Amino acid sequence: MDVTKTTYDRILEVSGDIFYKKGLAGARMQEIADLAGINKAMLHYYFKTKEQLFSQVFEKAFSVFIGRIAEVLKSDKPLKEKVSDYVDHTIDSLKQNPHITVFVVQELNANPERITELFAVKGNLDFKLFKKQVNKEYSRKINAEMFFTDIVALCIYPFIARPVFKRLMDKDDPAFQEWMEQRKDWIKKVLFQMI
Amino acid sequence: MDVTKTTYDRILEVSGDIFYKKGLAGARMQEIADLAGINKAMLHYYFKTKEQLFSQVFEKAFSVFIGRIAEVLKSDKPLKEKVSDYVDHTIDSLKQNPHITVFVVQELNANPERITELFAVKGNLDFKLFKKQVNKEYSRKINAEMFFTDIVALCIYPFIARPVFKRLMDKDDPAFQEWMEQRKDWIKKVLFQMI
DNA sequence: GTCTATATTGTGATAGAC
DNA sequence: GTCTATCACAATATAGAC
Repeated sequence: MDVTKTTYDRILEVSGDIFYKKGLAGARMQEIADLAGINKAMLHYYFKTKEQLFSQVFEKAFSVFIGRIAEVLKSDKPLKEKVSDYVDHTIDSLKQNPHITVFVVQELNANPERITELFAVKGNLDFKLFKKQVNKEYSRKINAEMFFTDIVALCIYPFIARPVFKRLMDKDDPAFQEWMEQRKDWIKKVLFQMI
Repeated sequence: MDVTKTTYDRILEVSGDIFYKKGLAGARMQEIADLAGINKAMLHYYFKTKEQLFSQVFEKAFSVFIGRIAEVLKSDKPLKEKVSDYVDHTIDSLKQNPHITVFVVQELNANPERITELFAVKGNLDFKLFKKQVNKEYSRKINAEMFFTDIVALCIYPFIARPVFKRLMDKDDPAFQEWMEQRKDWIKKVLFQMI
């Protein structure tokens, strides 16, 4: 337990660990309190309700998830550079925190209303701009929606199905990490040969 | 409520709907009973515990998920044909039941031990065979592990992030279904240009 | 801010009549 | 097989002393 951090920060940190793995319904306030080195009463002192604590954790996680996408959609770099940045940043970020993928996706399915809420707040997510750029730079040779989906899928899916891949390809954690590092270049090769 | 089916079957059916969306911890026996048109006592009469009911639902879902993969890995068709079959069957199947993706993946992350259990039962999942075939037909031109990951990712990920895509690309349910239908050919094009 | 003790509610599961 | 009533416990949340 890191005593240099405030109790508040420690709660948020360990809450992530718990919620990522168990979701809102599966998480236990007791377990969070234990991990944070406090008791339940203290926990409720900092965060009135479980739902409230969860919201904070979720919004932060969702930002990570959607933040990279927003960057790709917005920036005015040439397409290839954008794609390359997205692949590198996304994989680097998810290597630190693989569970975040399933967490966000699970919560979005259990509670699809949240997405409207969050898009409204985070905003700045405009797919039409990306579409225009693709059509402009590559004169309608490729379908922007499909291409965009490919970019995201190739990067994120391995983290989502990580237990299956680890088992199927007989990789432990360090091997998986290294494999994802190599996958960056593979993904770029796949994507770039399409444009 | 379909009276031609047995109570047992109805329970399994509605349990799927609930568990898929809410997971093991989030599901309520009361809600399942209501949807099945019975009461909680009846539900426990057919399935002693929630965990037991869940296991049945999960194993069935996991079979759908891993079944297609097993086929691809095992069959002795030429690679292109295998891939084409996998894409068509997987997307057809997930169009019927998009929630199953997140469900399986969530449970596998919350409870990774389950995967060993299930691989043991379902067995017949040998990646090495696929690897050999790829190397044989395409003389080591491509990385079998990466290629395999791409196949699965391109098909499954859109269903996993469905709420986000629907929102981002402004598609309602029928539009999403139609879009996934078109995506079959797109995915094959992407994959085939790699080999 | 931190604790112990307790209130309160929700939920899985069972007893037992019909 | 089906129901009503109820148990037993787990988990969120709060009261109130220090």
